[in-house]
Amino acid sequence: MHAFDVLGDPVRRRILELLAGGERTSGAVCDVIREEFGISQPAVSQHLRVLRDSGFASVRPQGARRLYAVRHEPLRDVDAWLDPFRRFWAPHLDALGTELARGRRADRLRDDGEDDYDEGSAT
Amino acid sequence: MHAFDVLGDPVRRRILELLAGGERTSGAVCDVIREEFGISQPAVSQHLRVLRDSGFASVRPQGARRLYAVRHEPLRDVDAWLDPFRRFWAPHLDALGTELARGRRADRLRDDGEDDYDEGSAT
DNA sequence: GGCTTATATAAGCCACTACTGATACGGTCG
DNA sequence: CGACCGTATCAGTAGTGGCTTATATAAGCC
Repeated sequence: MHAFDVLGDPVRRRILELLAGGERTSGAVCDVIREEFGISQPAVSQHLRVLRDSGFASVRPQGARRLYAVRHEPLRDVDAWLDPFRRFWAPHLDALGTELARGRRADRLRDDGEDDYDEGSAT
Repeated sequence: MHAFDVLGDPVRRRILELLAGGERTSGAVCDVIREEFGISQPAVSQHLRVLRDSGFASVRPQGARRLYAVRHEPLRDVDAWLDPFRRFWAPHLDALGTELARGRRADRLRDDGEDDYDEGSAT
């Protein structure tokens, strides 16, 4: 399942948000999700499985419980996919921070018009 | 349709990548997509419609053709959603660029409220 | 050991989404 | 005007994903 498909589900996004706050047990996640979305425990468990399988979450047993945590790699992939678009809304940032982190790829960018990008060569 | 659902489809992601290179006509997009994915013209048109409806693309008629272009707002929403996770892989950046941008953005919002995307303050 | 808790899996159902072929509709050109 | 291009829409269909209920497995506790 592609990263964007995984994030396509609101329950999974919410779970990731929860995990962003730190490790949580399956049960703890389940409580919140059941409350907010009104779905069953197996449903949550299935979402956790998807997150595991797609690399968005890691698990660590603690007695009978399972501690889930965020894994950043797939999220970074998503972030990377956004990169070519980011210049549309943050040209100055491009020159400042993001640019720094990713290596400059945007020499050809003009920053005198955010709306005005280069006409694709028609080939 | 939620932004992440829109991006969940590989064809739509590809179309956005194409449009990131500059405006293209429906036909031009169609040619590439048909070649790469082997789907029909109506299928591409339907994807373009989804992109339109969800705000990811804008259209501009030019004679009998339709010129499509990327609209950045929904992509920025996605970017914003990623923010709380970004610290996992770019802590220094957080302090340097992204954080700065968020701060400034929030600042501008407070200042002249030009934007209306979810600031995340709701929790 | 036997009951309870914590979590995962299995099977079946339903809704949704993306596709195709057919068709409509406006613009262009001879 | 009429034929044709470029694009969008419609109707129908197949596949997929997420949900539920029922059940399995493992750990904790008396």
